[in-house]
Amino acid sequence: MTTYSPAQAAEVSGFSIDTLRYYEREGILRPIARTSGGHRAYTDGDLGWLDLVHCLRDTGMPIADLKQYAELALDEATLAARVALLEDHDRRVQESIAALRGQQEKLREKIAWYRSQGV
Amino acid sequence: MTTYSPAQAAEVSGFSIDTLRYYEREGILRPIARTSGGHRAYTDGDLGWLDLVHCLRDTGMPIADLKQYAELALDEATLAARVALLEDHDRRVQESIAALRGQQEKLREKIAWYRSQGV
DNA sequence: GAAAATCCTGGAGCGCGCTCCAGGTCAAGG
DNA sequence: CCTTGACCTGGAGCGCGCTCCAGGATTTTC
Repeated sequence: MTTYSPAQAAEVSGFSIDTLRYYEREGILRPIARTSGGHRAYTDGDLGWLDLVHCLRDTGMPIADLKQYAELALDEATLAARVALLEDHDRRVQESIAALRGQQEKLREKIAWYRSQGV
Repeated sequence: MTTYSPAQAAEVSGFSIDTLRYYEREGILRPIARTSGGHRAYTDGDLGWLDLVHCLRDTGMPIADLKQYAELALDEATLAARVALLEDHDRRVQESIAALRGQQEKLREKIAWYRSQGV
């Protein structure tokens, strides 16, 4: 089984080593396996999970929510509930995109107005 | 000339009274006119500016940038430069919308994958 | 003209999400 | 071996953007 050093995990996941440790402390990552000497050894499974975490963070999910989601993921039987949460999140993302576009539209109107004032 | 009390300005602008004071301290608002007793009296012009500020904040412009923009706006002769900055910002907004959509797409793929695993 | 509501200032505090540090342990190359 | 670099832990610190507070002045309402 392939494993990854902290530096490699950081490289692949796009999170800093400090952030990876922080996420583990916070319970967003389950405890990472260790070498005999106590160094972390990330698995492909960990990296897959981190990929989802990245996606959720980038779409604005707060750390606290991510933590709850991660706790839910400890129990295999909660798959349906987790999917439902992801779908809720997807709806919020959809809304925030819409809001952003609305504000962008407003911004463009303002720019157009300034332009009409003779730029 | 109509003026507005801090509470009214907050109501209309959608910022809290504390935030309005904070923006003024930071130089994002030019010094607001005062009544004889020292209370602030916001003008329609102030509210118009606040509307643009709201738009810029909602589209992710940092306070520091807003401050620079506001300083530029003190000089009437910089209209063209300001419009250029707004257009730069518009491009960044466009990019962030695209990024958000990309991540949303990825999220949806993950949801679809979970679904295929039997939910 | 008194009571209640609103506002003033300066500065401290806070929630979020990391990021950095000290002081030490572990691992890989020569 | 021994050096060099990566990693460990616990905890402090930070940047952002507000938000709240104390102690006091002003305005509004009745």
